[in-house]
Amino acid sequence: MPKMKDVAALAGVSPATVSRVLNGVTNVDEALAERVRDAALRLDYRANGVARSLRLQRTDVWALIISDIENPFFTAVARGVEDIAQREGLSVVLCNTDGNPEKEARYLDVAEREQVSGVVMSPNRSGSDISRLMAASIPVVAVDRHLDEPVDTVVVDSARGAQDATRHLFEQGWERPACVTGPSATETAEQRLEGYRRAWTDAKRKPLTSLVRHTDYNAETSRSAVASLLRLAKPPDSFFVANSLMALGALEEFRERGIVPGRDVGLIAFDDAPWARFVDPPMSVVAQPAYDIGSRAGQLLLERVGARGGRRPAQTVVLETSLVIRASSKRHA
Amino acid sequence: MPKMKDVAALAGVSPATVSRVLNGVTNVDEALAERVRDAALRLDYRANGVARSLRLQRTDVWALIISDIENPFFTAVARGVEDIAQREGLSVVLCNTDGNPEKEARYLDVAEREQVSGVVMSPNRSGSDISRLMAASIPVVAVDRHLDEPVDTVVVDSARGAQDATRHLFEQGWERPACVTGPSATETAEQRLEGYRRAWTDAKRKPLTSLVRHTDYNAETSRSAVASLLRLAKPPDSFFVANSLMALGALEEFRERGIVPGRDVGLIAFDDAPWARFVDPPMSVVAQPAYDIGSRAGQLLLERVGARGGRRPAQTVVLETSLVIRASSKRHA
DNA sequence: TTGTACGCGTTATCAG
DNA sequence: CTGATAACGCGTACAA
Repeated sequence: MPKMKDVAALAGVSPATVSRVLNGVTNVDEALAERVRDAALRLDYRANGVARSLRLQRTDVWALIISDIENPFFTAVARGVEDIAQREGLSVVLCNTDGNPEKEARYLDVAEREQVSGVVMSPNRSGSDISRLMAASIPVVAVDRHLDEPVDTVVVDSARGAQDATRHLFEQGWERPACVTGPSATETAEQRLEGYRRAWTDAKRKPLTSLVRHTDYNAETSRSAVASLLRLAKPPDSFFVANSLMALGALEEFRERGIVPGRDVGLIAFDDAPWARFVDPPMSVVAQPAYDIGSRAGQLLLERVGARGGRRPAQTVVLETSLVIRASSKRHA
Repeated sequence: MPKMKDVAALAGVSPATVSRVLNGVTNVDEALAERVRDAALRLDYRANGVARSLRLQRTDVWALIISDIENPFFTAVARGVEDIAQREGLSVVLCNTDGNPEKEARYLDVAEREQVSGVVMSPNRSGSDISRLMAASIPVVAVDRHLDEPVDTVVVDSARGAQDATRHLFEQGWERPACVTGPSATETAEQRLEGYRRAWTDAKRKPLTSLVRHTDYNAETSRSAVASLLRLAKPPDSFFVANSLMALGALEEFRERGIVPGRDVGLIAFDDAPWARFVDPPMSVVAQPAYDIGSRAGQLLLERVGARGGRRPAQTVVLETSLVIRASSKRHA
């Protein structure tokens, strides 16, 4: 691999001049510059990013640490972050924690050691420790959930979305909507439950705790919860489910019992997964602006990297969800 | 941020000794070693990965360049690669090209500049150029499709999978299976078409070109293709679709026309997407061992990084698909 | 066994 | 405007 020295030799100039030409910072005599560019081209020279980073004490890389690469919500967030980064000529590397706190810690460690210039992360349930990142003054933006530390954060108004969804079920004429939400420890799960409860109150009814289940954010546990709800003496007639993977579990249980959403029961779930409109009947959802969450996070991170935004107090951006009514929540006569 | 010098000062030793202790390479007096570890702990010292990489001329990072982060097939591949890497203490960074050759070129560039120690990639349709990586002697493993250069490759026997799927349709009693496959330029699309054709020949019938469509690997274009097939004077009675996203398009078109898979038409698709068994009726698929593809690729890469495997000729690993019969392909009386 | 000194490849400072 | 030189933080050959 050719280095700057080689280019300099071929062009008959000093390495310093090569650096100046290639980075286009200072004015260099056009004749020399041309010679340098030509030499670089002929040698097919590429700057060594590692050496550059060491010298500059910074990297053109962001780390994006997400908890589940198989959740379409997070992949959409990733796209949003990526697009902002690309626009600035930055690379973003994706780290998948699988919701595993150890993996998360590992990647946080890597982010520090590799001196990334910024981190966007969706925190795990347990209190993620970003103190080292902060000590290294590497800016962090949280998405989906809050961190304990005061950092920029982008979330959606989950409670509001849940409330809208549940109200919609009531408006359709369903009378006993159940709520299958995430683990009690998670912020989003609690907010979605809270919104569900508010809708009951709005409907002048007292929320029934027997119709609420906490499960993991996956299909299997959700399915069990739905089954247990259906076994109730007075079962629910409709379901608000807190996530698209959980919705898959519900659908499976329904099918097995010959229950048809939009006819026998009502169903609405968080997240507009790609397949939501393709299942039969099409599933009503509370859509999160996942891409926007990512791009807003990217913008906030951008403001922090320069020396300028450093002193601005941390801010939280709250985006709105939107109700997408399809057939699964309708009540047919 | 504390550096090695600081740790050395606190422990009352030289930086060299700190390096030796922390990397556990040479024998160091246990008393000193203890002092060093203690000092490192108290300062919460982390080695600067950038400086380390510059000195060592290598990185503990792999780049995984995939063409579509929203395709469950590739996320599963990613998990496979990750697990192998983790086991070796390596980090893997994910780069999403969106099937965009420019993005791919960018990331290939980044991989070189940042001196990653290995690359796993799913090549784009157009000939991806990894010559620079090879010049820099950074090993590359291709997955899903071949590269022009002779590098280790992990693929599945697509033709065989397609043949199995189509034969299954015939065995169910369907007589005019259509084939909706990917862009003509792509290796996988051609192979799946080839397998489909072989099944016709096996059935002692001449494949009908009128029942074949090439579309992009997404839902929209696939839907149009299915629609056009259904408008035929003699339309197909069943469908073999080359990818899960395309299957979504087919499902949408069917629903709009009131056509029920597994009753009115037969349907089987490549890739066992997470939602495939949850749609109604559950969808029959040709499952690719995506996770295994990733982990095999990781293993091959591992063999290349040491000086040892360098001279072994490139090898191609071909994994088998498996037929998962659910309801969508059945023919009810 | 431990310390000193150099070099990895680049960019910024400072003379010229 | 250009060139020599130092420094980024670490690992290792060499000397002690």
